[in-house]
Amino acid sequence: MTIQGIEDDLGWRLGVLFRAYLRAADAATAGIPGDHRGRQVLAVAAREEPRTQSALALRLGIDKTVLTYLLDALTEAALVERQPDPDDRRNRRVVATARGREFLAEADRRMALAEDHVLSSLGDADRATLRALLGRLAAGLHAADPVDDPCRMMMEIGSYS
Amino acid sequence: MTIQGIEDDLGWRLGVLFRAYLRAADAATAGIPGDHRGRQVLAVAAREEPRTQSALALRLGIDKTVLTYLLDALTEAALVERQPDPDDRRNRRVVATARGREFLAEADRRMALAEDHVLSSLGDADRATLRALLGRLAAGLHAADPVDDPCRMMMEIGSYS
DNA sequence: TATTGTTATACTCTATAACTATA
DNA sequence: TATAGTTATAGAGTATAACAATA
Repeated sequence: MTIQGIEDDLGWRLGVLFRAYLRAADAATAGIPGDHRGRQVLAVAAREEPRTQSALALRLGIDKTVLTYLLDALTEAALVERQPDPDDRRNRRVVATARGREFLAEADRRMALAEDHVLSSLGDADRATLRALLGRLAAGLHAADPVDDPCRMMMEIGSYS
Repeated sequence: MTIQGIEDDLGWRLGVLFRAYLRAADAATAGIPGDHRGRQVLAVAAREEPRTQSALALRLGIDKTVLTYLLDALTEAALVERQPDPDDRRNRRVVATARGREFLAEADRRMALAEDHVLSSLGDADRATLRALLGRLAAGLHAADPVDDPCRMMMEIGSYS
């Protein structure tokens, strides 16, 4: 049996990749309020027009209170607007402004370069494979997310000696 | 052109996966000081016996000051020891105790279950493919990490309008 | 003077709960 | 009463810098 180093650890690999992605993404989105998360909010606002902020937050996997701050900053920069919902005035619909869509297009262009940088170890075919596998995983996990309970998952395993 | 949703975004996929992994990993390592990061420290201590704490921190991609706290907790639980280096008394060699190795074996068993849970959307072949691709990516990124400068990478791209 | 590791401090991020306005 | 969103507060996590010991 081979003595395995930490680089064989799935968590280590994910951590290295995720940190590198965050750094590249934040560099690529510098100038957009909220950096990479601001861009994600902008992208959902522009492409999906969620009916409520809660729906937007759930979609991105962030807290609704965090979203408030991000939206404040994006609104101040005139990249998105909070529009009242005539059907239910408790709701705010988040829509991207024309300026927001321009920023998003530019951000997408820069993000493509950032992703190229992060994935530079892989050829085109492997990149496509990785994206597909990550897509399947994320889709399954995100669907299970709200009900997901790792404590229950681990309940019958027992404790450390 | 298809309107793409946020689930097509690489960052969103990575974020969903990484958050799910962290939750599962922390549940699997509950009882080990520092949770999933404590286990990583323990794993490196047991399998690589790094010569200095700085080397250990660099290997895990965490700050040396954070490592101090993690080692304090792991030491108090008698899972690792800080041994003075006779060759250079500034250094501390971190080694796992027998008890630490027992905890690590148990943690590995539970981590395998946690990973099964996170990867449950994929079959065995796809899991192996994913692990291999992540391994290549992380190896490349970790090697480049110390010198990596995303600001320089983005320098010639320009700014938002 | 440079380096290892520790400590202290401050800053960011996140989570919790309280509050408003609508329903 | 219940929900959408906001605000305020506290907690955890992280980074910065100052410090002690050794080289």
